[in-house]
Amino acid sequence: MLDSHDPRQNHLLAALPEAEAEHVFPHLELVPMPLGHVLYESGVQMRHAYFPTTSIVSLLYVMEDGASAEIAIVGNEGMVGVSLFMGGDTTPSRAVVQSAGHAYRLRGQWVKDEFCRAGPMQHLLLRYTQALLTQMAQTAVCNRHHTLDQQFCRWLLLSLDRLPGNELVMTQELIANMLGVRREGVTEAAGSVQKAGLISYHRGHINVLDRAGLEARACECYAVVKKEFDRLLPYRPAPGRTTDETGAAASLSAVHSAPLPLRKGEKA
Amino acid sequence: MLDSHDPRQNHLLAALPEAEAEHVFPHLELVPMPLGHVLYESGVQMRHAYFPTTSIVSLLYVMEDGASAEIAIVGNEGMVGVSLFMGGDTTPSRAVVQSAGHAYRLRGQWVKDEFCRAGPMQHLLLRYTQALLTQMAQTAVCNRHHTLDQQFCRWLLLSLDRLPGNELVMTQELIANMLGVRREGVTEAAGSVQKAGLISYHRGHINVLDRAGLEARACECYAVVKKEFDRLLPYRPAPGRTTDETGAAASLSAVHSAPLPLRKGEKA
DNA sequence: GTGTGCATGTACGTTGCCGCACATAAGAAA
DNA sequence: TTTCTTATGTGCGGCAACGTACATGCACAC
Repeated sequence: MLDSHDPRQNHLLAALPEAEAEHVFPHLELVPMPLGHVLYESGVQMRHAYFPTTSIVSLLYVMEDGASAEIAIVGNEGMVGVSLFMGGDTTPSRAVVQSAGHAYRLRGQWVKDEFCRAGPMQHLLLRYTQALLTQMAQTAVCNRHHTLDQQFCRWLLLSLDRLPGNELVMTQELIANMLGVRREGVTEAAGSVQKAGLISYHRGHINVLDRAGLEARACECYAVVKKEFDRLLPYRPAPGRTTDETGAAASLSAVHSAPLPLRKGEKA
Repeated sequence: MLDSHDPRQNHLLAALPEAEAEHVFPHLELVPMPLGHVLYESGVQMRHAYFPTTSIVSLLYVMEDGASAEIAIVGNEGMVGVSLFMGGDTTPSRAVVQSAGHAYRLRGQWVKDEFCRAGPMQHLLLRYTQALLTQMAQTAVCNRHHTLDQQFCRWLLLSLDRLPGNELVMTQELIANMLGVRREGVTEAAGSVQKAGLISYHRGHINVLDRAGLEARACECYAVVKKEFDRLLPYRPAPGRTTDETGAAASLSAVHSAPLPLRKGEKA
């Protein structure tokens, strides 16, 4: 496992043009993200925005009776703390580290100031926020219509997309909390998916054996969210470069106001 | 039924400071919103942003198999078409008029330009978008954990809050489509709520008799969303005035007090 | 080794909603 | 009036997930 860290492991940060990156990166602080760590609590002013690199954060809502449900999932493709620049400062949800790793963070005030400069960073963050909107919307739809089995696959894929490698360290109990279902339900779904040969599950370690199979088993929600993220934030990793100074080959072309491709809609 | 219309019937528009309003209002176009009218389709470029005054619009996702689920509901407190200024131009959802009435609309390009001016309008729209995020998140939670009966009450209250008066014109079939459940399920829930004396339901006309009772019967989701909207967009109707021309006493104080520095431009 | 804790698997009755098939009832149209 | 359409009410079998209780099994500490 590499010990080297680079802000560009986060897709949003990697998407900044060189000039902007030089402006932003010095303010980044690398922080460890231990499992279960709460980045912010419902209704509490948040101090930092987090850009995960090797960690995953869940945004979840905890009800009065203690039951919970995941609202969105944030990994190396995004950031935690959009309400900082959206103007609300807080949200009614909680952000919890769901998979340990690292993240870069920025002071809240700095994010606000940077956002107000109305540069590439602003466009980027807004686009990301819209992608987040889509993810939340699809979560609502999925919760309404799809079986636990499908949701389990969707969740697995979403998590996998936000981490390097194809192993997840995750107990069934945790997954159940995220999905807002019983632990036994996850046991059953996981067992069934394992029996189908798509994953191997061993005491908190999930290995994905057949990604295509998972995608086929998941509901359409996964594809919709992924497609929308790709459309809004077309990440293109810099070939052959990681931490050097040569520039911004990794970029979101769209940030520079290129017109977006229109997806054709379903017919009315 | 009044024939007089005023942009300030929409809370967002009413919240604009006078100078801004003078700039924006001339570009508004009053349009009728017939029941079932589709404002935009999934994945299709939207041409206008809509600010409902006496109508309600549902954002809903329609699945491949035709099943649907409401993602959010927009009435006189908000606008339809946030993706215009968020940068995506389209969303994977559909916007349908759920309760007939009127709305003001702005050309899409005009909204973008106005947003980029980084004035009060921008702050307002961002705050509204965050409120929308909360609504979607809570919809997801509600879909996961709460009974149809609770969701029915929540939905009724959300709709009621977004319309003048306390009557809803809405068939059970339509409600079922919004909630993503069977029509019979709505029949049962509505019957039960009516038996409790909270509403009177008569062939598509719902009259709310006991609002407090409804709130008690609804799940916490309604309160959470309402609270968050009030916090982010504290609407204060002008005392003693409604649709006349005398001015802008209705305002969102928060818009004026935004402490954020508004520099623009700087380096590419 | 042996114990202890945590992760996972299994079973069973219950519930909330679904899918389907009708039965009414209230307007609108003839 | 009668007929037709739309809106609502009802009944029943089925199923996915729930709540509960308990059993197994791995891993690490001692």
